[in-house]
Amino acid sequence: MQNTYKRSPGALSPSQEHYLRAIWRIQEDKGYARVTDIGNELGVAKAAVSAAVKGFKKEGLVDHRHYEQVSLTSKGARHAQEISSRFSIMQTFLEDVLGVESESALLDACLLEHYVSKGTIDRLIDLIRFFEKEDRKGVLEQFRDFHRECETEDSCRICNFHCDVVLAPDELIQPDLPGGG
Amino acid sequence: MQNTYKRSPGALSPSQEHYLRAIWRIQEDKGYARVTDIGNELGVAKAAVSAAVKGFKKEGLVDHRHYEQVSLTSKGARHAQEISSRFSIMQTFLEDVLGVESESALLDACLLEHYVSKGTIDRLIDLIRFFEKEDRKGVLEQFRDFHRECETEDSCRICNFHCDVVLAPDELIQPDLPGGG
DNA sequence: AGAAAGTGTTATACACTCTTAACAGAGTAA
DNA sequence: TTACTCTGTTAAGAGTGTATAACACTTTCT
Repeated sequence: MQNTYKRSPGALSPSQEHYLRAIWRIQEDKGYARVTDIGNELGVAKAAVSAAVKGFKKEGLVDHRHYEQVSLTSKGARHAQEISSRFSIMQTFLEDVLGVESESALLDACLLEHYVSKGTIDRLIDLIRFFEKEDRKGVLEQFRDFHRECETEDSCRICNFHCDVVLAPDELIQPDLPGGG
Repeated sequence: MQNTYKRSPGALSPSQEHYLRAIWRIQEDKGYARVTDIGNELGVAKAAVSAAVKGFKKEGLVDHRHYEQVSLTSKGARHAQEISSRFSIMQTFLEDVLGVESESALLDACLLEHYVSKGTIDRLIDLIRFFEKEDRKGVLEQFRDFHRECETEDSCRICNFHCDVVLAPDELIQPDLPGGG
């Protein structure tokens, strides 16, 4: 029933989205990006950046001449902007609605951003806005209390249906397998 | 600042998680899984399954002898169970809280399940439970109304801060690039 | 100009996941 | 037993994304 993920042809890969977002961010900072900047930002080797940029150029997402700086075309910029806002919506949702701690929210958003559909993003925005309204702040407060309550219960009485399975030993979340071959 | 995702050594890859979840599901149905069943379930060739199973065997996640059926070890079953519940929590959240249409929720959950951290899952469970409580049903109803309202507005007055960017032309979501080479 | 340092590219290799095609084992029907 | 069919494995190769190392270009310093 649930098939393995197959990106629609022409869509950007998660890796490519990261590159574009990095270029966008650097460009915002200093007007243009260099291969080294991008590599540092993402923690990958220059060679990898070089290869990625080559692909982007072919797709018309960046302007780039050999040994020179990289800059987004308007098409590239539109993509980058879209990716960036998907990211920041995810981050805002995690932090402001769910109450996930800031650093975790950032990391999670960075992983999740690539896989959220338009429809879901749409609804996440609404949920953020919904809770942002003055008369709803109380509800969000209630949720925070609810969460704390649930968290401090040893037996997790409130939500034990799922907790049995999910909040089980840590080993389940960070499996103790030796490196994958 | 945000680095490319690097799976912690020994953690399962999204692909592996899909295999384990498939085996789990098939095993639940008929007691054991065969390579062909798994391939059909995930829409991949038998050869790919065979290779994956080999890896799982090496890690002690499945029992399997040449040309025979595959079954999860207790360690494999624990992993599979954890993955399955992560999946179903994601799905429940998307469908029951956000109100994403059932089929989309399933697809999204299938992609997102691999990247949600324990802490976030924890909070998603709480949010689901929170809205499940009788005295909170009204709030969820309000959210549904809020969403519909927002959706039908041409100018998206309520949430125009993000909508400018995110609910822009479809091209941004399904880029019109020629196939990636 | 010449040397040194910094930046970008290419070549090569590896890991992972998948495909197709050919082959091997097991079960079944004649 | 033989032949057919189903199931599983192996081999070879493609695509993506990465790394390291060597090389090319550019800039800066003297």
